[in-house]
Parts: sequence; C-alpha cells; structure tokens
Amino acid sequence: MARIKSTEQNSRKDIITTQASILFRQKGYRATSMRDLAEKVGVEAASLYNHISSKEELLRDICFKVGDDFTNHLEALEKLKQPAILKIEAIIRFHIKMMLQRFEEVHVSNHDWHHLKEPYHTDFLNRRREYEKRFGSIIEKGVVKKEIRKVNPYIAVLTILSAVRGIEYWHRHKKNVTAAELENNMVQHLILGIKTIE
Amino acid sequence: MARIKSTEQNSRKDIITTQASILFRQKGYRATSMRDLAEKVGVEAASLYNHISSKEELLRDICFKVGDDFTNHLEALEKLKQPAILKIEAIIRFHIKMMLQRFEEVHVSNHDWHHLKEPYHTDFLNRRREYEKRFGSIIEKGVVKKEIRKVNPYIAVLTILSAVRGIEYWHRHKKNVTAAELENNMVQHLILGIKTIE
DNA sequence: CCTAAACTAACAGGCGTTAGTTTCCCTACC
DNA sequence: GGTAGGGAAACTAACGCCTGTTAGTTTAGG
Repeated sequence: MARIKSTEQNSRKDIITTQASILFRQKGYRATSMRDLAEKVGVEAASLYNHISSKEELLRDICFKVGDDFTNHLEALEKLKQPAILKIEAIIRFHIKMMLQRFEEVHVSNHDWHHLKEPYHTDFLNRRREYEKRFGSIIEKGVVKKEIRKVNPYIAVLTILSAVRGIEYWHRHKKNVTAAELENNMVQHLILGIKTIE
Repeated sequence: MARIKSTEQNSRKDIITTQASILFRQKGYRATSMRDLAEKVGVEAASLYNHISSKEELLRDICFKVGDDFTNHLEALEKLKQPAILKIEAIIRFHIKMMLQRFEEVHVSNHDWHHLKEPYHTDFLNRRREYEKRFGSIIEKGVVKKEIRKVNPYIAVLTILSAVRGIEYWHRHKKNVTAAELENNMVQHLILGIKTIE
C-alpha cells in the first residue's frame, strides 16, 4: 500500500498524468490499459480513480495543456513588431524545442487527440485550425511585404508544422546529430524554402 | 448469408484488406474491432477467418505493401543518371501522389506499423531506416556536386518525409486548394530550402 | 456434388469503472 | 509530546461489456 509521492509542485494527479503521457506515447492511448498505468505508478488500478475521473480525462489534460502552450506562445508573438520571417522562425524554433523538451506530451497530443470524446474532440480540432489560421496570416503578411515568396500560406503552414512534428521519429538517432544541429538545419530548410530570393 | 463479392482482380481477401485500411485509418488499428470490420464487409466476424489468419495479418499486408512500393520506386530511381536535385524532386512528388491516391493504406502504414508483432515490427523498422539511408545518400551526392547546400543529409530526409506525411491532415480542405497546387507548393518549399543559392 | 464460404455459439481473457472496506498520515487537542 | 479523530488514498472484489479467435455446422455456387 505504497502511496504515490506528491510534492508541492506535483500533485498526485500530476504524477499520474506524467506517467500516462509516457505510456500513451509508447503504446498508444487505446493500447494502454488502466492496469498498465497503475503498475507504472505503483498502485492498484482502482486507486487511480481517487485522483482522476476517467482515462479520457488524462488524455484531455495532456492534449489541452500542450495546445494551450502553443497558442499562448503564438499570441505573445503576434503582439511583437517584427518582420514576418523572424516570427515564422520563432514559431519553428518553439515547435522544435517543445518537441525535444516535452516529447511525450507533445507526441500524445499529436497522435491521440482523435480519441477525445465530444465535445472535446471538436473543441480541440477547432483550436488547432484556429492556430493554423493565425500562423497562416503571419505568412500572408510576409508575402504582402515581399519578405516571402508568393506561396499559398495554408500549404506553407502545413509543410512547416508537419516537418517539425516529424522530429518524433528522430529521438533514436541522438548520438549522431546534436539538438542544435537538428534545430538549425531544419529552420534553414524551412525558412529558405519560402524566403524571397534576393 | 450474402457472400463477399470477389472479382478477377480482387480476391475476397483483397476486399477485406481494403475495408480494413479504411477502418484502421478512421479509428486506428487498436480501436477497430473484427466485428466492426465484419459489419463493413457485410459478414459475421467469424467468417473473416475463412480468408485471413489474424487481425495482425491485415495490418502486416497493408504496411509491407506500401513499404515495398516506396522501396521499388526508390530503387528504380537510383539506377537513373540524373542530377540529385531531380531525383529528390521525383521522390517528393511520388510521396505526395501516394499520400493522395492511396490515402488510407499509406496513413495506416505510417501510423499503425508499431502495432506489428515481432519479427515484423523490427523488419518494418529496418526497411524504413534502409529507405531513409538510401534517400540520404542521394542528398549527400547532391551536396558533393554542389547542387545542394551543405546540409545534414539525415536531417533533410527527416524534414522532407515528415512534411510530406503531413498531407494526411490536408484532406478535409480539398475545396480551397487543388492537388496540383499542393504538390507544386510543397515541392518548391522543400527543394528551394536545400538547393544551392545561385 | 463437393468444397469454399457463410453461419451460430462460445471461450478465455481483458477492458474501464464502481462499491465497499481498510489503512495510513496529518492535524488538533489533552 | 503522545494520541484520538477524520479525511485522503490505498485496497479487494466484482460488474458488465468487449475483444480476437476457434469449433462445429449449414448453405450455396461452380
């Protein structure tokens, strides 16, 4: 009957959510059972329900926390007066850093959000579309100011966000490539691909 | 007791596999039950086992068929004498076309391969690594010949393949953007991002 | 008429979750 | 400074449902 060790920063629920992120990332949401999670946390499955209301709540917490962090970053960036190209670079770098520093959560958010039930499923999707739209309009402004080639903003957003998401397939090669090299190469690739040719 | 309608081109197993692709793509491999699949095919769940040996066999068939098609295309390309940059463009265009024309299969192959059991799981992973390695060495040759900027070939492969895979998130916007526009924009973005600046 | 392909019935195990009970730790009082 | 009380957090047991798959039987098309 070992208790989950909580601290001032991390409630018991936080600890469960963190472990859930790890398992959901490894095996997928559907393939992870509450008994798997309980074992990982060091407790019986039923005990988890003292801290959470359902398995889906865990998924919800993970997905919306990550989503909000991306949205907040974008919002702060929108307020700055900067060339569009610099804003885009900042977004790319932020995505890469999130991918690397909070791998499990971001991965789960990217992969398993469609297991959210209504109304959360629709809500999540709408928020992501909103994010893409706002990212797109930054690119659009760059095109108007001729910082950026005449590209379709929506396709550029799709290309950039997809490329960055692919970092999840990188983790296992850490030895050969440093995080800084990965970040700089990818930023260059994605920025030079849309920048106006001087 | 309606029979599955087979034709000369499509065996009953082919039909089951096709329907499985659709369901696996919609709901994910784990979330799709054999009873779901049976209903889609118009038959009882047990009847499926006259044509397949297990649920995993379906996943296996889908993943390796897609994988082989990509590998075969790359192999044919390697034999041609062409500038690296043209080969890379051809690879990108092939990936985009596969994504669009065989959406379900490719999506399942990308997302659910990790539910393959051993030894297939390892086999699949090795084949994909081999593919990426060979793609990488095409880029490497381009760098040597100064067709391509000094980039890390592995990161360029990761960026390109990830970007292209992201097309799966596009499908629902078909109305605003044509397939040709998507293809050309993405190819430009990814090629100009690594091409030597003249 | 024979065999491929459908059916019904069922198994054994896993799932998320609930009910009811016990244990532990913190707090407050003597 | 020990100790009673109370609530948080663990436990065991079980429910009802779903899972992939098998066995045995019936049906129907070439």
